[in-house]
Amino acid sequence: MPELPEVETTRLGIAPHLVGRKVNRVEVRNAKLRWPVPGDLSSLLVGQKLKGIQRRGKYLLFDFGRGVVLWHLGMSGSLRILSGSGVREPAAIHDHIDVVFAGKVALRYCDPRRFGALLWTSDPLDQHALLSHLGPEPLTDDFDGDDLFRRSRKRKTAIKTFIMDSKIVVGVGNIYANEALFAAGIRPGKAAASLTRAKAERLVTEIKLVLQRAITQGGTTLRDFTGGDGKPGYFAQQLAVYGRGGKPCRVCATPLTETRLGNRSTVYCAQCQS
DNA sequence: ACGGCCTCCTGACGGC
DNA sequence: TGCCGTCAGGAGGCCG
Repeated sequence: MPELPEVETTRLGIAPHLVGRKVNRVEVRNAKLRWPVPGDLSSLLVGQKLKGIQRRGKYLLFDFGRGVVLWHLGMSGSLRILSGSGVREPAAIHDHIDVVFAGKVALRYCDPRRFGALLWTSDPLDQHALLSHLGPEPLTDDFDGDDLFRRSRKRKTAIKTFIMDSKIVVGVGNIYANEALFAAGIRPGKAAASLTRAKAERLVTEIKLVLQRAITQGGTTLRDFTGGDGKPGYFAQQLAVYGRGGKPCRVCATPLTETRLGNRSTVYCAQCQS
């Protein structure tokens, strides 16, 4: 489900309800996620105060001082707030984890496909195996055209696959890769190494723009994404190419081409992108 | 080091 | 109605 804008929307939606509160109770109904949920999660968290929630790529980082919960939503995961009497709402079939805080507030995790993960670490985050190799955050100055241009030299892989590689830049998933390439006028299948410096600059600009716009709109809701407060995202109606194969290009009306790249659905305009 | 492919899992949908 | 194949917003891991 979530790419960077949806994860960021989730973070912004849940943090005000949770930060500063102590954990009262943890309920893990199904520990079988991508990796097993730590068996001692309850003893690690109960009584601890949540100091803040940060994000690195698509990982949410819950800072409890003595350690950090790394929470990844995978393909179909979502987090939402239960409050007041809602804390007693019965868990649905795919509601695998509740973290119940003081003050009648709970965080509930739903993940039908269970590709998500919840891990605990008390080591420095930049040394964690899942985080240490990650590329720059796309919305910071660490990610710029010069960086993308240099790193794409001699890379034969398709530019779309390249920008979806978390070692190159984090947070760009299939929706926003398609959208950014359309906005930059670049065909998804072009070799990364064939980008000119100017096109690399343009692509970086468009990646930043599309992600920022999507965050402003509360993310993209395709089926059931909500931002932690139950509200859907409104970016889906602004998608130019993703999910629009065969439909007319919004710029030139040419029917959009749909193909597969790296086994991921890929849509582009043969007229506008070269 | 790189590129391509597989895998984990459930659910929705289209075709027969 | 049901069965089967395909596809879905991720990304680590393996193989050549």
